[in-house]
Amino acid sequence: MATGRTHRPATRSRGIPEATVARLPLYLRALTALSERSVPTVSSEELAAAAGVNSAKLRKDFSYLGSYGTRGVGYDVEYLVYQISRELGLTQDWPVVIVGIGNLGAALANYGGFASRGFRVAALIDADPAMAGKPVAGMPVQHTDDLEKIIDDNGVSIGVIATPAGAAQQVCDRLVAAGVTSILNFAPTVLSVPDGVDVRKVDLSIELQILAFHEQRKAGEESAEAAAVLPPAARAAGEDRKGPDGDVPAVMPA
Amino acid sequence: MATGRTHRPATRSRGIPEATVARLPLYLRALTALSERSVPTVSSEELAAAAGVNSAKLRKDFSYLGSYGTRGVGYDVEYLVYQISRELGLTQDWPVVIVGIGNLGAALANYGGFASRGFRVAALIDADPAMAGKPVAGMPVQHTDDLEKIIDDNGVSIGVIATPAGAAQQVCDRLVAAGVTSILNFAPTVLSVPDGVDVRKVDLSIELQILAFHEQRKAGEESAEAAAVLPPAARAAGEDRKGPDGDVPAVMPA
DNA sequence: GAGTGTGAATAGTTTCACAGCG
DNA sequence: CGCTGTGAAACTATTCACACTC
Repeated sequence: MATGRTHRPATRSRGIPEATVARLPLYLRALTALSERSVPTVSSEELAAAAGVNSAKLRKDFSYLGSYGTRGVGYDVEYLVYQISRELGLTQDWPVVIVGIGNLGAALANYGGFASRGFRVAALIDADPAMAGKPVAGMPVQHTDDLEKIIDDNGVSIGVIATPAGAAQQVCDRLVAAGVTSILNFAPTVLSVPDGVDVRKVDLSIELQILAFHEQRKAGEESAEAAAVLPPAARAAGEDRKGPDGDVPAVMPA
Repeated sequence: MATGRTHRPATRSRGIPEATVARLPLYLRALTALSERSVPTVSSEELAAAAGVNSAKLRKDFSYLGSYGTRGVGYDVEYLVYQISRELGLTQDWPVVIVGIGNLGAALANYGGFASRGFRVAALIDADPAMAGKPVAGMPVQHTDDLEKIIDDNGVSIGVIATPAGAAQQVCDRLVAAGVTSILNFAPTVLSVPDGVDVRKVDLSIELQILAFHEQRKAGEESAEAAAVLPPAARAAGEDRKGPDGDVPAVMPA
């Protein structure tokens, strides 16, 4: 993913590792919860547990941001919330457009977590003329024709694509041409974008397939005990895995 | 405190690296598209382009599955579709339950990609008695009370959680107790599960925050040119980063 | 004493580049 | 030849373990 090439002077890169960036939101959420309970400080151990990582990783992650803790004590919750928010760019307002107001798009529009931290749904856009003007999540759906104007008027740099797969690339191209440089793609397609534009994807069926892979392994590996516990539907593909290549059951058409 | 072990390091994944597993669904999708166009063979270069990765990575990935290509020619599309499907466990049927039929849960239930490959929505479950019996995506919603029975009757081993954050852990615990060993979590919470249970999460606001991080960097790094192109809303946080620790602007809302 | 911050060790992933097969 | 398959190199990420500070 992240197609964008970010040139870095190589010497003294003040770069935060991507893996760390991906965990900052997790820490932030845990910290916010602590903050709401008025907890003043946390240790790396406690916070790590709340965020579902181990403490060494968390400390290493924080070390990239700076020395924000106190030895022997831990981290000041409010201070860390601020520092991470700032690092993530959440101290500013990010107007976002959602394109494709079907079931999923509407669900996203209604999702509260959106507005929670720095993000604001600036517009809902759909290609269906029948949708135009209809209110979704208290906001009128606008027609795709006005996409460019909407992006421009609202200073949008982040777009969410929730269209059918077939329309995604086209919508993506228009968003990018209109100035959007970050895209969150819910459509099951690979988007191609020019350098400098970031794309992240969320794909239900990919996630399920990854789970299925591991699920299959579980069923296969612990034959005895697992078989007893395993639900009936799992009883099916009972064959040697990883067979030495050679012949294949004639399952393929063609 | 359910300090339970979160996640399993995907330990002995039978040799195939986790990063590779995560890409197999991508290859499979690209291959399926080729298959539908009756393309008989592809080179690693072409397939890689279609899947949005580079060809060296793709070849390396496939090498973990076996030698399924032909030198000088490429890969047989149908054969690869079959091999990857089998590796992912998609040659069998995976009944899935969705718990939490709000906006998102309903959208997921309606999502076609579900049934496409090996997955079948076996039941929709919600805690709201008013929802019980109502049809969503042509299927009656069932009440949480019957969760265990539903899991058992249908031999479900994969559960999707689309409840509010507050209910997620509780639902998770019940799913696991009932025999579910893979969970796809859409609720913005860290779930803790016993060893042997896989959890994958999909989190809109985390993805947006990651995008915001990079977006902020873009705005900051190329000051001159970018500033001209950048939309107005991006004009905001302009301060020194990485200040030597000391004082903090009183920005936090308590 | 408690707990951070971080070099060093380890593990995992991507990329290179080319030998070798069809 | 063309293109796969793969060791080796390069890079990225995680974990260890302990010096250091409060």
